[in-house]
Amino acid sequence: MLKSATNRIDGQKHSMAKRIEQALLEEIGTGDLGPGQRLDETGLARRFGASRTPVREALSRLAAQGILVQGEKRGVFVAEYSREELSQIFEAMHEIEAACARIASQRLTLLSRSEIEAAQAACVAAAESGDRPQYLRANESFHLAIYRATGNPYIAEIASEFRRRTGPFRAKKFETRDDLLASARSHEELINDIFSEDSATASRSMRSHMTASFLETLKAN
Amino acid sequence: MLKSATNRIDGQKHSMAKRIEQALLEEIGTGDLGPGQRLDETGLARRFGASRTPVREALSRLAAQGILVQGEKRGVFVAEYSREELSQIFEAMHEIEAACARIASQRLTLLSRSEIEAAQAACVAAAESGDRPQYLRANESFHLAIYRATGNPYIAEIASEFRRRTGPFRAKKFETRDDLLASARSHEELINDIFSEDSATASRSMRSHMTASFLETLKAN
DNA sequence: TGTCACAATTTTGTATACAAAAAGAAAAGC
DNA sequence: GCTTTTCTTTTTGTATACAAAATTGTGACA
Repeated sequence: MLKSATNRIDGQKHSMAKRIEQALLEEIGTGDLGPGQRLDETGLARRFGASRTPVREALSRLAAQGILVQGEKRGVFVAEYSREELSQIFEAMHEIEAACARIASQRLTLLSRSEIEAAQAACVAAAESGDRPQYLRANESFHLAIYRATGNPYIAEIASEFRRRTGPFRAKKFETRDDLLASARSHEELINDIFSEDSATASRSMRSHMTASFLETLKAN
Repeated sequence: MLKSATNRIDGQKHSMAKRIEQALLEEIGTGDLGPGQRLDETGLARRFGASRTPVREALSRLAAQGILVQGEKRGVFVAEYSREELSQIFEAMHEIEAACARIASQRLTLLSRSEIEAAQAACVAAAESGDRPQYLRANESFHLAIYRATGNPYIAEIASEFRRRTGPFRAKKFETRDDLLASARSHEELINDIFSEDSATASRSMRSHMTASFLETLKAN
């Protein structure tokens, strides 16, 4: 086994630990790793061709962000939430997202407008071709673009964190091509309301978007 | 050196890594470890009588929470923010804390009322005796009690996280006994407005509390 | 004096080893 | 049959070793 600190045999720029963290995040985001699934250190180490040390670091960091939970029984698990907990998480997201929409609408620049539009275009394209993984990524970019438009990386980070945490649950509601198209369409309204630069409208619109998203998520879980 | 997984020679219930994390959090919260200060793995390992492994885990988790930053230059540092960044962080806190106050005022129970009152009593006591470290803890408890009163652990966690991040900066504004007394007094208004169970008033009151806190923090840094 | 090269040192990331704890399985008792 | 007890296996937490990278120090040379 290589002992190189930064194993670059496959052209990655990050350390092994960061790469594992990213890879797990991706798999959790797409729902490949579902809620409640157990992650065993040795298995992951073997899978990534690394030792337990970097795996451990990745798991520990993901647990610190609430994406994984450890220690309830034995092992580390993808966080699994009851309906009650899910409802609380969405309430929290509700608040953050509404704040993001409000602030974004107040600080909108030409750049952030075009970023949001570009992300939305990608959403529509992915939805029309029915490419689920691509849509998931595009949808993520769309919301990230709104967060970034606040000009406040700290709020943006919190919002992203909640998005990552709820990823595996939200992922389940995107099954058919129509699900993707419906989601993409619901973005349009939101965009209009944020671009209106009326912060109250923007905030209200995001709240209604989030409520709808929550209800669909509940149905799918 | 002992190889025991859970070194309990000094009657601690947690693993070494968690203990180190807690200890560092405490030192950062009180300002003993100031912003920008470097934390070297080997040194900490020696200090805690452990190896680099658990130190590394603690640092990594604290970094994942944004309390430490790593990799800018060499080493891990207590996060240090410019005025611009501090202002953005406080803007984010502003939103979260206002949401907390609003929700708390809507869901107030007898239990959470009494928890808030008890914490405030401890604040007043510590302020009057001019016990700075004790006041810092009591103040923390006071705000945590408000967060808990939302009944939503996820919002509460985000709010706590911001509180921890800004801890070393806010700590600097508590120097004299009068600082402590002034802070304790400002809690009274806030309590009244939250206990009024009018959510708009509660939210507005928290915003003004946060604005004041921000201005004082800026002055002290 | 400044700057470039290169050697010495420190710091990081990872691998591996191992002991304690926990979980699971098998055996003994009632 | 159902508990309890003891033995085995797995899993965790930590220590230690080591190589690659980064930093610092040092001296040659212009």
